[in-house]
Amino acid sequence: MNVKSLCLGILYFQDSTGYEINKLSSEGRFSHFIEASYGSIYPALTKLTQDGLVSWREEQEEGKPTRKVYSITEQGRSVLVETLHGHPKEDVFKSEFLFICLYSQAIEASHLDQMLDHKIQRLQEDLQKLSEKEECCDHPGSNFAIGYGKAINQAALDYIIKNRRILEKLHESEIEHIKISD
Amino acid sequence: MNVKSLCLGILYFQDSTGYEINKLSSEGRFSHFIEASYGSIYPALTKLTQDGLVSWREEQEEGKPTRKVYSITEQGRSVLVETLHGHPKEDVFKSEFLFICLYSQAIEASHLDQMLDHKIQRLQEDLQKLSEKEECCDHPGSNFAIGYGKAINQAALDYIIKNRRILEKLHESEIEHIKISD
DNA sequence: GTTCACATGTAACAGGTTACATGATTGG
DNA sequence: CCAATCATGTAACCTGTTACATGTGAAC
Repeated sequence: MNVKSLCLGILYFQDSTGYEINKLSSEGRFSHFIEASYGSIYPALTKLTQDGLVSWREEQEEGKPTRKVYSITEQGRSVLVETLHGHPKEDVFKSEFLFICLYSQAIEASHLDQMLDHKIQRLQEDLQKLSEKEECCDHPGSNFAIGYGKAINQAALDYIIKNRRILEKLHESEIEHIKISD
Repeated sequence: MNVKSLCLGILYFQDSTGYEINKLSSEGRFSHFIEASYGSIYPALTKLTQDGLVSWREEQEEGKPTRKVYSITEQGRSVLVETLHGHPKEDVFKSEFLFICLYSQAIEASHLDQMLDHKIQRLQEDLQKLSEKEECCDHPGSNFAIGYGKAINQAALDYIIKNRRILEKLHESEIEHIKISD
């Protein structure tokens, strides 16, 4: 998923500025499975304009800077729909968290504990945010995606709570061992 | 998570060649939350050698090409352990699949159906592979990571099976609509 | 008067991937 | 003899991030 398709996808739903596209991708209903930053969004919009897939107009609201509001063109819509009909790339899941878990034996118990607590908290926050998004949106596609996000986050949360002892137990036995050798 | 840390992490467990590191990261117990390709692994190993974090020896088995077997050095171990004690970056989840789901209304019903079937199949395969890895490995950290992978994949699978109608229903109503207007 | 939210944009850099180049040995 | 597996490595490319540069108006 490249940034150009993301822009097209957001503009498919509503006219937006680059600034708003960034917000939607980092906080909105796209945020749990996609990301983009200004440095890629603005050049993408320029390119899409050149290719005739989007157009823009200037808008001036008093008390606010001039904004460039982008709209998707008919051509843009058909390009997006075409893209949508291709094979989706495999989902990407990268987790430094799990990488660190592999080495739980090499990490200080307090640090491991802190990391697990932090991860649990983060998952709870994410679940909370997803629930909020769910409430204010009755678009089926979005609700499916939000529900999916909730499902996997909930599963991760439950799993960690249930199984953190797998990692922590190692340290208990180490502590016992130290006690014995003392 | 950069490729250098990944190499260090794999070598922490066992001496390996670049070729084997690739296999472990794309098929082994690291594969469900990390990825790297030759083009990044070999340069990373060169750099790590320069920095004294790994060393290598040549090994010749008859009937096989000469291989460069890398080992982690003491310095490499402490650098890795230090890295492990930092704050892990947020997990990354990118899903072209969910992106496409947002636009289910704009997609042909047969294509959507096929995509969902394919995704279900893929999740089942991944779960199968994770179970196989689980059986041949009794390292707690790895089992925790594998269990985590299974938990979220299972949740995703269950969710799609239960909720695919959210997306597909749209098409049913469209079909009805067409019938009526016919 | 300073911080926050709005707003646009670029340039240097980082971090990777893909494709290429090369070559041995085994098994069907 | 051809495909697959083992094995190493480079170069061109792509894609995106970070940091920078700039500016307005509102709220505190």
